[in-house]
Amino acid sequence: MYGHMNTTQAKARADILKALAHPTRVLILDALSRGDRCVNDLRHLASTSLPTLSRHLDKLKKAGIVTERRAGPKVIHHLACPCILEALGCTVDVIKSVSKRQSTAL
Amino acid sequence: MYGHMNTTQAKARADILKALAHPTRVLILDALSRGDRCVNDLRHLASTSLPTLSRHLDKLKKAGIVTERRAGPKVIHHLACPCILEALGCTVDVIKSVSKRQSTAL
DNA sequence: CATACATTTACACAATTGTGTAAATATGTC
DNA sequence: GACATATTTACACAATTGTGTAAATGTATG
Repeated sequence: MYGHMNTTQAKARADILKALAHPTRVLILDALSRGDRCVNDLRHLASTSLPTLSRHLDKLKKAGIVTERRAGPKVIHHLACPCILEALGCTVDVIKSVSKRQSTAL
Repeated sequence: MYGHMNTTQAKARADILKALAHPTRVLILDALSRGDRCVNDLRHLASTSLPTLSRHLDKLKKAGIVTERRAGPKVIHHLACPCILEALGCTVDVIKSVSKRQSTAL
């Protein structure tokens, strides 16, 4: 189904996954899936400082998952790769699969 | 499209994504997608020691993505959640999306 | 240009993650 | 049980990631 993967490809893919792999960034992506937002709008998403939130957004931007545009003094963030939501949905499948296995285990 | 997510859900999802977010683990999952393997079979996948490889597999097991069974002295690993391959495929979409954007930018 | 608002970056440090070598554990065979 | 093979765990340490406070930067407006 999948051909052999080389080290370079694996690193590139892992870099994308790393960008997703943080609770705050998961929350950010969930929020952005419902509409574009500036940092301040995301302020109450997690109990973190504004600079930290800004750096999380920066990671998502550097990974190419999120893009930004300026609107006056505000910087509006946009989910450039909605396909990311599939990966997020996939994690739910794993969680379900695990709890199913645990309840099946006698 | 997606409802608001709470902190607990976000952490659980991020934990799955963290388990995927390493080049060696991406290579392991790619290999397991083509069939069950013991640690030794995966030895030449990446330039890492056997203990390191074993620990990467352990992470995948703890996340519930991979399961194991014993076959004599060997421990055979199995991709318990093939849906993970969708998440892996999604990373390719991001990479393509980024290079497309870069070539479009004038 | 002084001020206010929005956001990012610098700095210092805590926490987590990844790693190899060596030792320990597990399984089957003689 | 001694031995060979397969795998994991212990230990010590390097590297990366995440964080808040404070300072700096960017943008409009009087």
